[in-house]
Amino acid sequence: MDVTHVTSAPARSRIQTRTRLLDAATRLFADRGLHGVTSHEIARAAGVASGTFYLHFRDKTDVYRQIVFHAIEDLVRSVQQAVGAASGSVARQRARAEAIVAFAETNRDLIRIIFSTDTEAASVEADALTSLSTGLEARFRRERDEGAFPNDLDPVVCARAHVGMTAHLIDWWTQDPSRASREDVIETLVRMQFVGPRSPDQEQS
Amino acid sequence: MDVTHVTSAPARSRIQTRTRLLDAATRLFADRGLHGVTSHEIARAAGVASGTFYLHFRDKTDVYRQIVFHAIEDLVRSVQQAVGAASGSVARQRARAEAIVAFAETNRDLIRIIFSTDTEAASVEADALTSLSTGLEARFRRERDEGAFPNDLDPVVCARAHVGMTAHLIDWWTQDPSRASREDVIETLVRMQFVGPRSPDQEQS
Amino acid sequence: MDVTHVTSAPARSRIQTRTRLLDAATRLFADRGLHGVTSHEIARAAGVASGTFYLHFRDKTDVYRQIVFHAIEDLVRSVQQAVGAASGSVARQRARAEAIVAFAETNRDLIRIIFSTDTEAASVEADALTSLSTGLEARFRRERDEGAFPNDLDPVVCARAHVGMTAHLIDWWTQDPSRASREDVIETLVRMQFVGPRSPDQEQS
Amino acid sequence: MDVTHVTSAPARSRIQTRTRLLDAATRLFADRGLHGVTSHEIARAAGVASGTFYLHFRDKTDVYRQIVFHAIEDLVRSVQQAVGAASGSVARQRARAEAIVAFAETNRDLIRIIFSTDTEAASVEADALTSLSTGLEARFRRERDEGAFPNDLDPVVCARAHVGMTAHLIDWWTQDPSRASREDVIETLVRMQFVGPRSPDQEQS
DNA sequence: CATGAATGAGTCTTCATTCAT
DNA sequence: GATGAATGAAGACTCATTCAT
Repeated sequence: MDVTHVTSAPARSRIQTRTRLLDAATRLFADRGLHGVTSHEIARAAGVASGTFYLHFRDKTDVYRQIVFHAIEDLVRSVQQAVGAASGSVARQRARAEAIVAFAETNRDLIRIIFSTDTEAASVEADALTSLSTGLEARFRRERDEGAFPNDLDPVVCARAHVGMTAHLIDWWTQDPSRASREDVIETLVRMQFVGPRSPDQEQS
Repeated sequence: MDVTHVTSAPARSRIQTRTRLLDAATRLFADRGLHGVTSHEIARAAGVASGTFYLHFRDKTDVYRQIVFHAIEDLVRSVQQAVGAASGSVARQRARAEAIVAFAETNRDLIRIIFSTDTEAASVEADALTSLSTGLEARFRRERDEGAFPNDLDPVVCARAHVGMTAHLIDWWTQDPSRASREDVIETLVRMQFVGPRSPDQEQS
Repeated sequence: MDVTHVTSAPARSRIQTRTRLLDAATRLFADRGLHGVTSHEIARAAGVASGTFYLHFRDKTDVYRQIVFHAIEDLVRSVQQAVGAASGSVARQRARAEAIVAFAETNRDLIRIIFSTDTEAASVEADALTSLSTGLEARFRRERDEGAFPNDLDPVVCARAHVGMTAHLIDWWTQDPSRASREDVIETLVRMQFVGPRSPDQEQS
Repeated sequence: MDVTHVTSAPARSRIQTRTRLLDAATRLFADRGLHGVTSHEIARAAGVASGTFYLHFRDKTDVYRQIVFHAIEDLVRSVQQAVGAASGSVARQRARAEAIVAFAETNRDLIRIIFSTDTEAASVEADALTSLSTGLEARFRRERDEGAFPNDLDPVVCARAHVGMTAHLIDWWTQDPSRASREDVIETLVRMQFVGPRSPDQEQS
């Protein structure tokens, strides 16, 4: 009488149901954010009953958190693989940018979820950006030891700045990829750098 | 209509009430975001009845929008004044960073509201970051014409990247200023730059 | 700063203000009914402050009641004058119908207020129709004594039926006078009658 | 999807809840009109939680509309059955009146809801009286063709007049059946007719 | 495991009415 | 008398979550 199911769910395995819920949630969160989506909507979009949602997740924030953490793991792994295959500082820098952009292209929904800082989802996402930031910080320290990073700058602060830049740029571009070519995005990511103590003015004069 | 007073007594009280509401809203939004705050709470915090809120604002989003736009105006004005008083590209760059940091120090609440990208407040804040981005873009074009900016980079993309960096760094620092010294923040803002076509690697080798 | 007045009210007499309020209320009630109108709207439409309303009327129902009673008095007076000037039962019957229709034409707003039975305004309007009904009942008794009305019918019930018919027909017609010609309305009012004990069927066979 | 039961247990309970809500709403609307009743009250009277109301109806007007349409259907059906069983114009006229009165006796609440013209419920009830009026109009046309109805009267106007009369009389009587005997009500409904071009005066003189 | 009807606390918003100026 | 800002009690409606089947 009330056919709300996208697909009926007669004998689906627990894990399948869970996956369907995660997929539906990802799509919806990307479009409308944590608050803009109700648990009913997620269940309906996944083709299961409202109650089923709570058989798989503690609450709405729980799915959200899981999606975010999962996405970050994927992103980090992609980047690491790309970077590992490159040799030379410049090549690695470019490989990193390429990997991020490629990830954004294949996972628009995840990108939007990871990088849109919903205040109330902040408890979740602050962690997201923080974890990315922590990894970056380690890299900056390493580079500084190798002389490839200005040693009078604070790696923690620089990591935050860099993560903020990347997050916002990728988010902005993902919302509408026609805003800029993927090459321009990559080039910008690569070329924004922390310059040494000698100011560019002096160099250029 | 009322010759003796430029502003009548009720009108004065109206403005006072409005101000109290704006102040209370600013404080609350900064702490808990658009969704985390109810119109009742704002009214209570302002010391007025719930209904009074709707005498001054159409709805919650209305106050939010007004606060954001006002804050951005203030921030832009502060930065422009600071930059206007400086001469030389490097000095201006530093003045700019100083002004932003100083603004963040005096207006913690506003900073948090401007720079936290709440998904549903996006319609409001997208504009916020967009408007800042547009101004920055113009500057990059100007600098490019003067040879102070790489001419193979897209000013639009760079502006987005730069705004994202600044917003996130300032937001992160404002949340807990003990996380880094103000000097480190300024120095990072100044030293993160778009390097020329010659990569730093090549320069340093 | 907030020019809500249709006209400013510097030195208007008490009675003028009251009249403006009544006029505004009549117009608004006719359009949107007792519930569809707020006391603020009435005040604004009358060009006075919200508080002023309560200087002239106890509450919203009070104005409503006064308008209704006033209107009924007017209507009854009009009809009586018209009837008084006619001689002969048929002529009086027609004069009555003419007067009602004429009143509806000149006082659309009042008609709609008098004859639309808002359930919550029922306490007020039940009285309205009751008072009209009482007058009609007296007439029917008189006519019965003169042999012009079936003496096996209850004047009370007939009065109710007749008032209901008139009210609904006039209300319906007033809402859109193009629905029927005024002559058809009058003719119908005149020709709907309580027939004698001999049924029309018998007469016509 | 569920082979063993035609209606599953939850579906059965859903219908029960819906019925309870409709019953409660009918009772309350009859007493206090659309505006006089809150959705909370309906829910409480039905013995369910406030939110449950919105699981079954879009809003308050929705229940109201459903009740009205349902009631009209019932009324029309009752009258048609009664009329169908009678032969002869007079007998049918009387059967009609009897059926209406009988319906009013068994469905006091429905009668009050159908026939009380709440201004804001007008959108709903205008339709109600209009639909009744349309049916009556068809009958008048038929009678006119058979010579049983004055051919110089407009069936549309007469239908409105007749519906108004019936509605108001039945409503008035239903509110307090001791106001008149059912026989008097029926007799009045039967005897109020549209007389031919020859005026009664002339006939009686 | 899944279902989906039911729950009820929580929010927004309106508006009749008051009262200090 | 008039003003209009303020009041606060309602009321409509939503939605995360539970639980009997």
